[in-house]
Parts: sequence; structure tokens; C-alpha cells
Amino acid sequence: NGKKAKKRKQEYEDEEEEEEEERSTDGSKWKFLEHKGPVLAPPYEPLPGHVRFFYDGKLLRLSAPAEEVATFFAKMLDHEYTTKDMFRKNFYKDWRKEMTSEEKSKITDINKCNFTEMSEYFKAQSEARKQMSKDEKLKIKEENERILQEYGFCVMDNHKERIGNFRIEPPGLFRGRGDHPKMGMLKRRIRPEDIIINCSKDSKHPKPPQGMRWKEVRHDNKVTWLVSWTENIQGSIKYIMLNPSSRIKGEKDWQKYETARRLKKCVDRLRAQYREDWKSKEMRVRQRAVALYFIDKLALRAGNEKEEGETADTVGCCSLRVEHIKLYPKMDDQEYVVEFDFLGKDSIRYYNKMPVEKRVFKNLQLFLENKQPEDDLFDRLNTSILNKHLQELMDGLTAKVFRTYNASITLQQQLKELTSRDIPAKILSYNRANRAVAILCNHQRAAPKTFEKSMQNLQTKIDEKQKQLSATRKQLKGAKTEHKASHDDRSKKMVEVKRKAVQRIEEQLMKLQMQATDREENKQIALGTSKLNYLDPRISVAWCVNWNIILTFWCQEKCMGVKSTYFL
DNA sequence: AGTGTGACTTGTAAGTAGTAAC
DNA sequence: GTTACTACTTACAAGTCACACT
Repeated sequence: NGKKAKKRKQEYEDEEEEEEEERSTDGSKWKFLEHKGPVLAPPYEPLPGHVRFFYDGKLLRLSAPAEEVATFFAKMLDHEYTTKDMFRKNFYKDWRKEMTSEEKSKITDINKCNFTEMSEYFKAQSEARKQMSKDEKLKIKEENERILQEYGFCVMDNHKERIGNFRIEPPGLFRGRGDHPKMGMLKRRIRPEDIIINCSKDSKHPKPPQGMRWKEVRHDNKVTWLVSWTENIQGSIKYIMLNPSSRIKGEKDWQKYETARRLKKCVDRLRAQYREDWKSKEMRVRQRAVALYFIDKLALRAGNEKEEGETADTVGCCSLRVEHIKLYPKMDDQEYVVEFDFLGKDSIRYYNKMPVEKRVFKNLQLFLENKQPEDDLFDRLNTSILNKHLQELMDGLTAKVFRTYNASITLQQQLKELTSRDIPAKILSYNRANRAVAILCNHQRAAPKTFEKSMQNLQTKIDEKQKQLSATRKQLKGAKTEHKASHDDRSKKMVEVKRKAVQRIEEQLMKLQMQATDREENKQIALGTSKLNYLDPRISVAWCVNWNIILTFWCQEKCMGVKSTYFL
């Protein structure tokens, strides 16, 4: 057994060594990388003959390429997108490119196209999928599992790692968010010859499908991606990278929170600095200081410039325009109020009124002088200038670090402030603290479609519980009276039983009411993004330990101590 | 067994930010 | 400075799944 123990010890030490594996300083991200390449989108399957397309009321058989693009539209027919002019216009334009010359001459007006049979067909298909037998469903599940096992993992250095997105995006119609000028355009099919493979030289290279070639196979260990291709809508590059549970993502995430912690140490100094800069003689310095104040105080994003006409018109701090703010010297009982109203990332509206210090207000008035609504508020500033400045103030500091820092510190403060008595209330407290962060970061969601109904259902439950409670209370009262009269053991027991029942129901009622409050407050607020990307998990862990709350957490997405996601 | 629901996953768009070339 | 390009993080919606409830 001495041998075995020795072996175990050796293994343990190997493991240790592995864990302490030096991260190289030359910017290389890995030494060895092997994977099976991407899963390509399945080829197009033509519609069965009975599914017809009509143009101007007349049956029209489409060529396969034209039919495929038509099905993309048909699949979205119930979606609001297909009612939008821009979407229809862009779709129609790209669709025509796929038509034969005969089709082009016949089809001249999208409004005369009837996609309903196609749409019905796909609906029936998805219905049929739902109705499949357990066996059939299991088969599909097993097949998916097989593909996952084969393509969903790679080996990076000494570890088998889960890949985030190992499937190439299938062709379809581009769904931009907000008022996107390119919505409805055709996202074309990606072929092997469009794909760049990245892996190490000494690995087994992924094979392209029979008779086809990759665009390129490279061995660049300065990057973390395994596969890339250029997408045709914006001409940007898409990547296949590792899952958040991977070492490479986890370490990066850890670093992010460490940088935020370093900011915590010097944030007072930085704040004093930008307040001082509000008085600067230089316009560019004052603009920088006011912008930084917004980023710090309101957790605004940096706001890179965007190419006009290529994307939806959204802004961040540095790209704010005159039209996005209004100044009120007096508003109600407050002085120097700034009203923000603009579309941020994903075209989510940011609306806020904030009283600012007089000096900020005067600066803003100055920045607005002689400008048109569509002019930049901070005309002497951009994200590059701002980040260069931040870099000088603290190593590794950029605008987004403020968001991370302020989100995490807000959670910590709110948890301290809000945490109260019993467990359901504690969970409500946690969610409220989380909500404060989501509000700070403006993380919104569309109210769930079923919100009203599920709220009603919950209310019904509460009402029923209430009735049950008063009934049980009555019974308790009855039991008490009976006990007073008889003074026997049996009636005494009854009183106890009823007392316990009342208590239990009270607890249940409270829990339901908490749930209702929680859900109502959460109607249009998305907690997931902050949980996933902004809240240092150590804060939540500490809170749970402190209050002796059992931390049930789901480790699938990101991993313990490195990137944990959903707490509670 | 069927259905409604919330929890969790997947998909991919839309940001941030660094680098390099002019 | 300006711009193009690249790599990576953050974002919401939609899809899927498991489970409670009828």
C-alpha cells in the first residue's frame, strides 16, 4: 500500500503542479490546442410538394435558393419584425438576389407574396415535434448528446474544456435590435471555405467535410478562439470560443473583479481628481471630468463611436448628443437637475433625472453652447482619450471597470442595508439588492408575456391561503372555547394542533406574499446580466455564509469561485 | 396525462477596448 | 488624431426542460 499511497501523492503533486502552471508573460494564451472544428449548419431541405407559395393569388413554384430564403421569412411571419417596412424592404432586396431571372420578373411586389402555407407547415412541424413519443424524443436527445461529446469539447493545454458555441450560425434573416437599418437582410450560409481554424501545430487538425477545404488553418496562440468566420451583414468576425466554465474565461473573469477591487482602493482619490478637473481651464479636461462623473455616478457605458447608418442609433457616455440631455435649473424642490433620455446598448431606453452639483451643471451649460441637437455633448472627448487618461490614473483602469466596481459595491451595501429576519424575507432582501444593481446598470427586459396571468394566479393562491387562515383561526378559537369548558387532555391537544396549523399557514401566506412582491418589483427588470457579469461572487458567498443561508448553486454555466452564476 | 410555469440554456447581436497603419 | 481591424465581454430574446399542479 505504500506504493499506492506514493502514487496518489505523486498524482496529487502533479495536479498541484498543473494548478500552479505559470501563465506566460509573452501574451500567449495556450501551448496546446486541439479540437474537432465546428458543426456546420444542416443543408437546406426543400419543402414537400404540397406546401405551396402563391404570388398575387397564383401558385408559383420557387427554385430551391429562392424557396430557402422565402422559408426564412415564413418562419418569422408571426413575429412583429415582418410587419416592419425596413425589415420587409431589406428582405425583399436580398431575396431577389437569390431568384432566377424568371422569378425576378414574376415577383415584383412583396405585398403580393403569400407565405401562409409555408408558415402553417412549419408550425405543424414544431407541433409534431412536441407530440413525438418519449422514445423518439430520447433518440434526438441522445443524438444531440453525441454531437456535444464529439464537437463540444476541446483540449487546451492539459485540460478538456467545454466549447461555448461549437455550431456555425445557420443562414437566416438578420434580426437587429431596435431601429436597425439592416434588419431583414439575408445572413448567408457559412461554408467550410469561409472558415478559419485555429489550433496548435502539433494537434490533430479538424477535418473539413469531404472534398472541401477550410479557408485557412492557423496556429495563433496569442488568441483564445478556435474557429472564426466573417459575417456578411456588418462584415464583422464571429468566433467560436470556450465556455465560461473554462480556465481561460474564468481567470479573465477573476482578473476583472480584482481590477475592480483595485479601483475600490483608489476611487476616492480619482473622485477628488475629477471634481478638481471640473474647474480646469481646458475644455477637454472639463469634458473628460464630467463624462467620468456620469460613468461613475450613473454607471453609463463608455460610448464608442459607431458608423452611421450601419447600426441602430444608440449611444453611451462619450457619444451622448445634445438632444439626449435636458437641463433644469430648478425642478420641483431640487436644483440643477439633468434629465437623460437616450437609447443605450440593445436600444434599451435610459431615462433618468439626476440633481448634479452646480459646477457640473454650469459645465454642461457651457458644453451645450452654440450646438445643434445632433451635435456631440462631449465634442473634445472619445473613449480612447478617456481610457488613456484612466490608464494613467490606475493600471488596467478603463471606463467599464467603474460599472463592475459600482455594481458590486452596490450589491454589498444593499445587502448590508436590507437584510432582515426570516429566510423568505432574506431572499427577498437579496433579490432587492440585486435589483438595485440591475436598476443602476439599466438592465431591463420586456415584461414576460404571461406576466399578468401568472400574477393573477399567484393572487388567487394568496386569497385562498387567506381564507384558509381565517377558517383555521376560527377553528383555533373554537378549540380554545371547548378546552375552557371541558379542561380535558383531548381538547388541550386540539388547541395545540390548531395553533400549529395557524402558524404554518401564516408562514405559507407570508411566503406567497413575498413572492408576489418580488415578482411585481421584478416585472421589467432583468437580474441575470448583473449576476452573470457584474457581481463579484465573493460578495454573495460571504453574505450566505454570514447569514447561514445554504448556498444552493448551479454550476453549469460558470464555475465556483471563478464565475458562479445563479445564487439562491 | 396534460398544462402552465419558472429556471436555466442557447443564440447571436451589440457593446468595449486594444493595436496598427496612415 | 483617425480609421480599420480584431478579440473579447455583455446583452436580451427565445427556446428548452423539469417540475408542480390539476
